[in-house]
Amino acid sequence: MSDKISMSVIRRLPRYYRFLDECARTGVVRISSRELAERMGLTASQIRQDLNCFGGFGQQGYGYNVPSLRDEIGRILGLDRRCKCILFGAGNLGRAIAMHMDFESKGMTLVGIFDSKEAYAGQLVAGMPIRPLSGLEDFCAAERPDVAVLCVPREAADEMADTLSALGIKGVWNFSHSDLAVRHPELVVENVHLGDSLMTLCYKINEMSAKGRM
Amino acid sequence: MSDKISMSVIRRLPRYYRFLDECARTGVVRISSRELAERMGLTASQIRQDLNCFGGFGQQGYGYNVPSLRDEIGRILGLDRRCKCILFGAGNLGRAIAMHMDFESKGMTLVGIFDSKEAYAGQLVAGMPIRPLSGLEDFCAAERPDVAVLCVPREAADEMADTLSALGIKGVWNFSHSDLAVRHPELVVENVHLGDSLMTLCYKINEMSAKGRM
DNA sequence: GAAAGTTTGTGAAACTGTTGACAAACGCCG
DNA sequence: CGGCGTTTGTCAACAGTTTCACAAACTTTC
Repeated sequence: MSDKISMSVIRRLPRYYRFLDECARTGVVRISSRELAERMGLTASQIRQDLNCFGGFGQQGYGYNVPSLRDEIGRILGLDRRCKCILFGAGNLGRAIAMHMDFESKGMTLVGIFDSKEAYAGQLVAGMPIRPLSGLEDFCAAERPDVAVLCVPREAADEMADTLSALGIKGVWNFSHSDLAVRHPELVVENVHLGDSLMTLCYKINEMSAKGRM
Repeated sequence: MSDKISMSVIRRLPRYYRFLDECARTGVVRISSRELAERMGLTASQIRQDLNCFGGFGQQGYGYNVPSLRDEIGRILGLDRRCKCILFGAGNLGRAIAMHMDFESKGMTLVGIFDSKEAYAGQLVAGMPIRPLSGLEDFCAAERPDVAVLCVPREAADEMADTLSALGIKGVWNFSHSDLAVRHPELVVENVHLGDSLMTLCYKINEMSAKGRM
């Protein structure tokens, strides 16, 4: 059990969680690090090392209990606490995320959707009315959200970040092309740069083709 | 200049590219690794190290030429080649990606949208008709797409992977919850697990709050 | 209930990635 | 056109991550 957990370990936890949840659903109650490793394409060593950062959840000669390990990882990630989110930007992406993403199973609750476009105001998305930005301050005073989901253009995101921290927002799930973390060290930022991911795929494809030609 | 480039380097390239493109747009023609580092929240050393994997693009006493460095990185990523994509799943997320994502600027061209739901067939998304799966084989024979974007449920993704490689697909941009890479080593897979990203944010928020209480 | 077979937890070794330091090369100014 | 200041490319040191190896602890079987 270590005191300082590295981000590389944390980033693997959601995948373990997903996998164990899937196993638990299909009735598996027991799994060894070796089997888990095989099925996830990792080494058994790494899994044991990762889990041991948080304590000994396994038992020698037996392995790990699937549902209880899943729940432990869920607790480590904080999925059992509730954290309130508000979403900005009710364009295609914002709507898709509001409707598609299961916030509840990830420790979050979506409590409001905002868009600067007045024409959207009142439209229902995921059973929630789109609100105009004019109501943001009062809303935050009443609901005290912790996290903002940013599905807005870069310029809007840059402007918004100051407002958000002033309103008590602690974290941002950032889909905008802005690199918020550099100018806002006070915010916890998790970036999702889909464009970067697509460019990386482009590289991998071309690299593979290049190998094929050699 | 090295022979084997690591993924950590590759994953930073799209961000350099975005940043340099932004600079170029605002008329900046010259930048030093020190300034780039400051503005991107990295070390100058890392930037120089990264770029030197591919060759000496800079000049001592001067720095880097912004547009030409951007173009070099674009070439390394393969953004100048065209790679054909087909998208599966015209639900909220699939539509958002089809409409929202600028494939062209990332070395890709979206050439077709498919959905198993017959009722969708013919609807226009991003100026393209949604096609039924029955037409997939003929379509691939004619268009020869390289990459599939998977915005379908896990079960559908699992089933689909075999079909796809049989039809000549080399890479997958995977938004489904399936971990395709393990069972399909012949495919180049780039995963986007939004749920994992949200869980990671949940952890960071809770960790920060915990620190605050100490 | 003891022996055989598993499997964890863990410290150390090997590997990978990042940062620091500096010589060599170049731009800029007088 | 020569000297000064700047900045790269690069090698070496450092830090972090992953893998290996094995004793200790448990389960299972007979």
